[in-house]
Amino acid sequence: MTNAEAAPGRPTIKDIARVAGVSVATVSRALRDLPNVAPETRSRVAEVAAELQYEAHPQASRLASGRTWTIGLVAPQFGTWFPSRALGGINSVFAEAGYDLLVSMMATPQDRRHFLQEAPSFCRRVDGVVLIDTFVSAEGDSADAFFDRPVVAVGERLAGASSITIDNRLASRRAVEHLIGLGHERIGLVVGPGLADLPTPVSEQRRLGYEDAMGAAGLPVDTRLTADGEWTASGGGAALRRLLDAPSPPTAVFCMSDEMAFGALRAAAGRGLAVPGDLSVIGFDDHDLAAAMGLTTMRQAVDEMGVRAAATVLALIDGAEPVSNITWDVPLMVRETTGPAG
Amino acid sequence: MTNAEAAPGRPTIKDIARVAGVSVATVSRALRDLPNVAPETRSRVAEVAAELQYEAHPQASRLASGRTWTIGLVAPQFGTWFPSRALGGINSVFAEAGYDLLVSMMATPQDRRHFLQEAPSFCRRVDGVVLIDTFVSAEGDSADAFFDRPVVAVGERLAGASSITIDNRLASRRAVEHLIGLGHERIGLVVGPGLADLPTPVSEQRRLGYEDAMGAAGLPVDTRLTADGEWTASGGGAALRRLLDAPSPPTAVFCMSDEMAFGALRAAAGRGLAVPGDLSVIGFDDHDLAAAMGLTTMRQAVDEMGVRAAATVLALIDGAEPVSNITWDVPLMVRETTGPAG
DNA sequence: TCCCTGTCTGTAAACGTTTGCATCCCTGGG
DNA sequence: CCCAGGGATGCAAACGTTTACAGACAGGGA
Repeated sequence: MTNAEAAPGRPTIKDIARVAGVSVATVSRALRDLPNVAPETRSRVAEVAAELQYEAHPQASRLASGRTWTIGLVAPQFGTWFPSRALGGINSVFAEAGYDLLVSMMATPQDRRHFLQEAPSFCRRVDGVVLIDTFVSAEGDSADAFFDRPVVAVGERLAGASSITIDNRLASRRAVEHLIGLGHERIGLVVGPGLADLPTPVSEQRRLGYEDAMGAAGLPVDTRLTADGEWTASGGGAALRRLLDAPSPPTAVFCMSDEMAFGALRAAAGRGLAVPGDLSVIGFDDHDLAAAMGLTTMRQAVDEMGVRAAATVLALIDGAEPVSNITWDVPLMVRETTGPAG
Repeated sequence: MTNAEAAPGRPTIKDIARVAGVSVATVSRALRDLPNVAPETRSRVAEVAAELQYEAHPQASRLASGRTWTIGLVAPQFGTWFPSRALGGINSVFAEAGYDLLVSMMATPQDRRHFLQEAPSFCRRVDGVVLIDTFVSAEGDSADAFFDRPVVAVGERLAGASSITIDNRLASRRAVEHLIGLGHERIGLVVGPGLADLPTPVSEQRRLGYEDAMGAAGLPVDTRLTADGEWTASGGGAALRRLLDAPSPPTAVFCMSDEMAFGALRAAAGRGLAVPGDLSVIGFDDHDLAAAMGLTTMRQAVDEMGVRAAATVLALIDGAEPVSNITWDVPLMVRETTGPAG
């Protein structure tokens, strides 16, 4: 009954060893292309393994080697455009490199607390971590406080980790400068609020960029030209309507996200305003639908950033690379929703 | 040197056993709430474990028990709305149940071939699989041919697996009936093509639904009222323009996806048509932006379906449930892009 | 008194790899 | 002819759990 012949389950390394007439150690070395295996031995082992359709038991090999061949991906939520878009790019890189991808979401503040607490345990299941828009840095610590694995953060700078970020302030300034260059002087700002549960400085930075541009052009910053769009399309629409109802409404608006811009576009149409004839609108992100909607926007190349993040964490794991900070370019995509003032 | 006191790494079950003064077997049983552990022993073990911050080594426990506490999630690509939206719902269920989520993408035909080939190997790393819109059934086989784990398929029916699907044909019929009910007779159809690399019957089914409705109302099916929108917003826009250029253009269009409908909406505005005054538009999906855009559409409750799929695969793993097929409801969401003909 | 049953605990054998170390053999240099 | 060195291989000990099995002990019924 203990006869190996009798068990028709998946073959183990022992089966390969027996059939190939070598020891399990040799099989292990041969299959992993380690040195000190005679060429003919190697090929014989490979042959047998192929014939029996052998594949190493993942858990066993992970236990013995300590390598999990898995990367952890953490994001606040995947329903939204940004992280799920990044996921696409990231996944392809890891698949290519033979890594599995373990995803973890921290949608609510509880999730967030829970994850941060469980981070050490999470680390044991992965060889490296990529953080998307998680703002762990806001906890006041360096990456080492939470992770004992290589980490790369997308969207924030985090001590002890590599990062891929954009310069939100500068990009926003460029957006507003585009409007100013078209002759606009009363420029509205549709903001996304700083979220209570997610300590991101993004909103603040983008506002500063707006003020930078206005200030540099000698234009006044009128707080009555700012409205909260709640990071959503419907919120953006409502925000624009409020701005339009003001005593002297803007001739152009900068929306901190494309989604809000979409809402604004619809609200403008609802008010019978021509875009860009009566009102110019510029967004931020280059959302999937932005091109089709003709929306002028600042392109945040999420998929490219994701790919780069994936490659970086791989390099970190191989110990090939020191921690680095990359600032990704945010080009202006001029389309059809911005035009000359007046 | 072999002194356990000297190693400050993470504690193992042996450490707990030593400190608590019991055997490792007892520790293992106590921590997993197995029966036959004396209450005071159990609490002492729990105490020690908490104090030393012990957590079982995942790989070791997986090797020994065979349970991976991981669910595999497969989708054609995560950049798009449907699967990434589903991911949100799915993730929360699994997180709650203590499962990790391993994602795998099959974006290209090669990915697809590769995945199907590697499926047995994939299975060894997970306790269950949820398939989103992967159309494995098109390979002509049952789930057992690829997976030896519980499987639930979202968006397709698959022999040997549970499934959560919608009735594409019926839902499309309802969409068109809504237009007919408003008095429309020339109703355009913006289709998404059947993809060469992804053998989905979705497009076909939705077309049949359109024809069902037209036929039942005694309206002719005019192939000149059908245009290909390529499942994208810009494609949808182009498609609508082609329909509008026809000799006798439609007064309403049914778009097989909201994204195409968004493009159509913009194209209509570009032509100076009022919606729904001059043209009614109905979509399919209830995309995130649909509500904000006021788009009338058929709601495909992706997140709910994802949650249900997750719960189902969990039940399957626990052996509590037989394979089942659920057809999810697709309610009509009447908003502002459809109105009376004329 | 004896046996049986049931609860609690420990011993040790899996689980299927990887890897440090020893061994063997062969080759080339002195 | 001897010895050093290095390549190829095998042995066996990890890796850190789970779990089958056996033993100890207590209590209850005959």
